[in-house]
Amino acid sequence: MTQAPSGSAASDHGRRLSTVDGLAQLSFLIQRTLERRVAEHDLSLIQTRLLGVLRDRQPTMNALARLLDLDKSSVTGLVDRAERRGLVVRVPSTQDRRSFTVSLTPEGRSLVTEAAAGFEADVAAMLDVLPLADRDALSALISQVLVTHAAQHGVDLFATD
Amino acid sequence: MTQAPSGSAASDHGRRLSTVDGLAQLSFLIQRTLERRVAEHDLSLIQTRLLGVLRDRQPTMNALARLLDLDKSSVTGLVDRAERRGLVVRVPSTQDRRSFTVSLTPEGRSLVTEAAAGFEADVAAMLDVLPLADRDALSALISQVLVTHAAQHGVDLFATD
DNA sequence: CTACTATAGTTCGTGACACGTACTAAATCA
DNA sequence: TGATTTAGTACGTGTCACGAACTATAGTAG
Repeated sequence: MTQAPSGSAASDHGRRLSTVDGLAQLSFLIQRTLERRVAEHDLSLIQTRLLGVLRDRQPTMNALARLLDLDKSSVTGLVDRAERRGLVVRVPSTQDRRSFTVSLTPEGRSLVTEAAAGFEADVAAMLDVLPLADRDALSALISQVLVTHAAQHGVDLFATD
Repeated sequence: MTQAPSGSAASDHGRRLSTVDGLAQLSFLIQRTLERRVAEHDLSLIQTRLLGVLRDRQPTMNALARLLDLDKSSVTGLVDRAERRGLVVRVPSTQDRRSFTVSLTPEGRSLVTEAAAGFEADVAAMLDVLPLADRDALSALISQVLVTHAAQHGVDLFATD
């Protein structure tokens, strides 16, 4: 299963992977697809995650660290590099003089929007092999897994702080 | 969609993600799950991929670079560090005096086996929310996507060199 | 067979990235 | 008010990925 990225299973058309193997392989495939797509815009995966998070919120550095599950000092570096590229700005917080909120610049926003569109097209192409009904079924199953996992882990889905 | 890791959608039970969003979120969740699990064994994702590839083959360094889609010099570093930890060994090739094959040590093999078992349990737990029939359906759909993608990209699934 | 070209793997330099520690200024608590 | 906690940064360190340069080896062409 952790050999998944190298294509070690599914040797026959119609041959079925174990569910865990399949999920692992699919996740590596999706990640790789995303990685390649965003690399065209000189973005790494973590930078992409940063820009993605900032699409609909302006968190403090501290909140960013929590959202991205990174150490504070790592976020400093990440935001520094994005700021250097003109993709984000730090705005002094109105609530705490020690604190900054982080926002996308128009350039950052258009960059992530463009990359996202490309990635969506990539994945949609991958799913073209499935009939519409199967795509819907896949979507429903995945949503169920994700929703349950989020609920079990107390994820606050709309935190903006 | 690239904000997926932060849990930006699926605000209601029963609410459905778009397929692309769901896939992206699921892939990040699986990756994160794997990353955490292997970190318990002081392994990074890329080291895990290396050990995973070596479970059933002994490639040359060059072949490793191709399998892992990395630059030659990156593979040198990766194998150096794994060798330093006693997880792999370089064996002079019998076919080319410039070349080495790379093999797992018993320690490396047991480490990756243990990590894999943990990860499988993690994912299986995640899928417990689905009835058995739905798990089978998910597995079938994923397999179809993967098999088709592999076929379209000329993946040689069992290369050993 | 010889000269030329290509290649395996390594070294080196560089930048990105993640962590932990230490620090200062600001905020909070007792 | 003094003590404690916290936001964010600087710094050191290790991992990781890339590209350029290099040497010894292999392959090719004449």
